[in-house]
Amino acid sequence: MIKAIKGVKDLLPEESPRWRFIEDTARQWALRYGFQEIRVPIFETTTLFARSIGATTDIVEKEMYTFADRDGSSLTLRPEGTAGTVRAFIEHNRAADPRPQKYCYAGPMFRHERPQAGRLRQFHQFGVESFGVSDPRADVEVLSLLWRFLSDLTLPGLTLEINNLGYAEDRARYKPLLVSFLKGVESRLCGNCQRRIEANPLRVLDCKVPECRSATEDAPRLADSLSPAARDHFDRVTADLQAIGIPFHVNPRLVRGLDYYCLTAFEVTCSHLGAQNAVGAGGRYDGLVEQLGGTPVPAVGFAVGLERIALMLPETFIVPSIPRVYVAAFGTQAADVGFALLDELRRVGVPADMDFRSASLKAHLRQADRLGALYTILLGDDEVAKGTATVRNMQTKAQENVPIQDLAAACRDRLLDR
RNA sequence: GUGGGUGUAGCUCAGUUGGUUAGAGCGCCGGAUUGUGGAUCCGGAGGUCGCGGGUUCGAAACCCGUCACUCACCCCA
Repeated sequence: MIKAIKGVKDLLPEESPRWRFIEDTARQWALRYGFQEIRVPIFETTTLFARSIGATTDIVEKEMYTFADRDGSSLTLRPEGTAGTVRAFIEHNRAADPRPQKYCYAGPMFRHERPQAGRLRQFHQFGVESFGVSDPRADVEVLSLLWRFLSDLTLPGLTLEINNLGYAEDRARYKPLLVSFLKGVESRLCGNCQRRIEANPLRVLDCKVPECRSATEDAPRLADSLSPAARDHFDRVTADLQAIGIPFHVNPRLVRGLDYYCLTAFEVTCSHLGAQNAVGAGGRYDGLVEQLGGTPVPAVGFAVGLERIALMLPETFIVPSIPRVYVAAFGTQAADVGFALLDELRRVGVPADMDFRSASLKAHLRQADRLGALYTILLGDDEVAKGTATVRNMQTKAQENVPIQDLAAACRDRLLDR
């Protein structure tokens, strides 16, 4: 048996209404905020991701699905959505458009990791990117959209954490201070963090190991190295969040894994989600457009993991789309008449179905019941001879004879009445 | 890449210190009702016990290997 490859999942018809609900809700909220959908390719040239995400990040170093095209050029399945969106923004010179460039997207992303709860090799994200506005209200707008959307889904146990990463120069000033401190306490750090001192010192502050926490208790704080402009930006973000009533915690240890973030960084976590508890995250990335060859354009955005949302979503709203009329045609002539009737029903807009395997009326009715049909049209050779069929209401069991030529219109009218 | 757990019917799972023909519930098909669904009763179909070796008179069970799934580390959405 050929099986799906590791870390990918089939979404069976029973679950797809949940997903449609999540995606529709996300898109509605984004449109309400003035974001418009952009669809970009799921594969790009490898250097795009290496240059945007950061060449030394785990994603780029060991998690990308990279392969050679026929001409030998290196392509990569996108591990996240921002890089492709920024590339499209630059390529189509969207910076020249005076209107706000606010985009949203949804689709599959690919990372070669060991799968576990809430983490797959092909997973799905919904995200937004807001280009061109350095005003802190753009950060707050994005945060607000994220928070309102997740709250609308009534996901339990959500927490929003934010931090100020400052500008690249601020971090460049801070890093040596931190590194020299960490070297002083190196023996108290876990093995991972000892390696992080060189590779990604900021990440040490976000380590979950308690010993690392206490060892870094007195570490120099990034906040103390921030420029006045960076502080002012963050102060206005937090003030505006408070003004519109969005709850948040400032977490000075919060560090994002991607290199391009600056100033505002944030993460929404959920308490009932296992080890992978980040539902969504994002931040400001003012340098990225320029870094990828565009003119300097400030930007801010977020992405949420749809699998993780689906894991948390209460199962209350399920609205499966089911056929409303079942055609139970049995007998030699009636089978042909019924098949034509089925087609006519569909043409006039009536959701209709029939199981061609069923031969007896009993078997047809059983299928009608299973499919949740509101009405079943009973059509045997006797009915065909008389030119009428029996319409059975599956809830009340009331039956009525209707001329076959009037059936499609009659069914349409009945369904519209409801 | 590292570690733990689990692989038995379509699904959820039993299966005793190794012992006859591998079971249950749900689901499925049929009958009771020769043209009327759900409920009930009766009957039936459905299994390479993940795969490959080994031990044994005898293996679903024990041993070795392997694969898959899963949870966790790492990292991240």
